[in-house]
Amino acid sequence: MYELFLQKLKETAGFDETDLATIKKFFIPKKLRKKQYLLQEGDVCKFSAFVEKGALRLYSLDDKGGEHILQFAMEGWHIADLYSFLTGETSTYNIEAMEDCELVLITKQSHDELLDKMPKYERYMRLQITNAYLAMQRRLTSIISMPLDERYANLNKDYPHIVQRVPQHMIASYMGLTPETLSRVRRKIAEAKK
Amino acid sequence: MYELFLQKLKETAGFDETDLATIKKFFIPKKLRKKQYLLQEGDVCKFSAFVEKGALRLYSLDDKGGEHILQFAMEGWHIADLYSFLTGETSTYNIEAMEDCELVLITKQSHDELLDKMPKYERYMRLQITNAYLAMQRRLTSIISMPLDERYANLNKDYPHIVQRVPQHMIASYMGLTPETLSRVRRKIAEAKK
DNA sequence: CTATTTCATTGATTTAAATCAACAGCATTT
DNA sequence: AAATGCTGTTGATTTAAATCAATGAAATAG
Repeated sequence: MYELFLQKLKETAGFDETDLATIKKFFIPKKLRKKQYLLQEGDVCKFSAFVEKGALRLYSLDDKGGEHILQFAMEGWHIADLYSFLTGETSTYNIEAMEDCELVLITKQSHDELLDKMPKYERYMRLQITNAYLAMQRRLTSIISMPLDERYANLNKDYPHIVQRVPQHMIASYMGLTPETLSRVRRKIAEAKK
Repeated sequence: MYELFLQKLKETAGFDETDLATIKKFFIPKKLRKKQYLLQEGDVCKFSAFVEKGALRLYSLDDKGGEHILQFAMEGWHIADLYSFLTGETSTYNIEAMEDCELVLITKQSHDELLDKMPKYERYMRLQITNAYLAMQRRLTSIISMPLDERYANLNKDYPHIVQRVPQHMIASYMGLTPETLSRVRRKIAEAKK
């Protein structure tokens, strides 16, 4: 239930067996069925989750009930409403399992304790957030500066596993488009290729 | 020339006078005149900069020569093409002084050395990147889920000093809009208010 | 196995934003 | 003071995407 996470700690921040034994105590295993929520709008985000298995999405709802997907998380990724998690303010997001999931959770209190007592954990977290930042920056760049077809092509190049695994209307939502528009973009690309 | 940076290190990560004396050696003061570049497309981003004074922008150019502003940086902020800085790959961005600037720079080598030798520096960096991540997430959320007028209103709320200090066509670029469209959005908001 | 959601595509129409073009106000330079 | 460049606005037109509506295919539940 912890394999992937422990392996990643080893690879990314040089955790040894003693470190792993220590850190394991702070994480809580949790299973989630498809369509269950890890977080609902209006609640405080009490946990940060590492995905051992499955896939989730973080999204907000607009006044008309439209979904806007801000993030996907698959195996090996962390997911939380980081702002709510860190500040304790209520969240405006939802986190929902798109498939049956196995997660390991940590509370804010444990997280803070580890940051203080375990420099390797702080290093791991710094590297994680840096990668998340760089990934989001790429996404933002493509949104403000590239035509739609290129944006979709890039998404396919950077995250083929996501595009394959997730329904298209969710990809559309992630790109800030309607499903119809994405469908037409795909048709255009397919035609151009031939 | 280092005042603001040192003060921020103290406040954010608990640096004491000894720490400050140590860290000062690693940073290089640098002045930049308006319109000078800290980084040009095709070069490697050799420095990460802290802004003591002035204002800069990080932007990319599309095939038609259109500018797309990914980030502003004013006093108290860091700026770099982080990806290029960390990986050593050539950058696709430009960083230009919008006003005369005073910066303090650090090289990748010094940055790595500090991360290894000075836990407080790593803490400071983790907190900085976390804040940058949260800010970008807010921006991305507003892009994919809010109508234009709300997006502009939010920008005004979150960063009034930027909106006031920077020419409107650059705000438009930052929002991914043409200057004409932003002008019309502003007119609409002004009319609605009355 | 059948019923029912969920999902993707396509067409017609409306709406929003980009583009093209002109102009006026400032600031800076010389 | 004349000239130049930068800036923001407005109008007319084109273009891109959203919306509205219908359909068919695939997946899932009963």
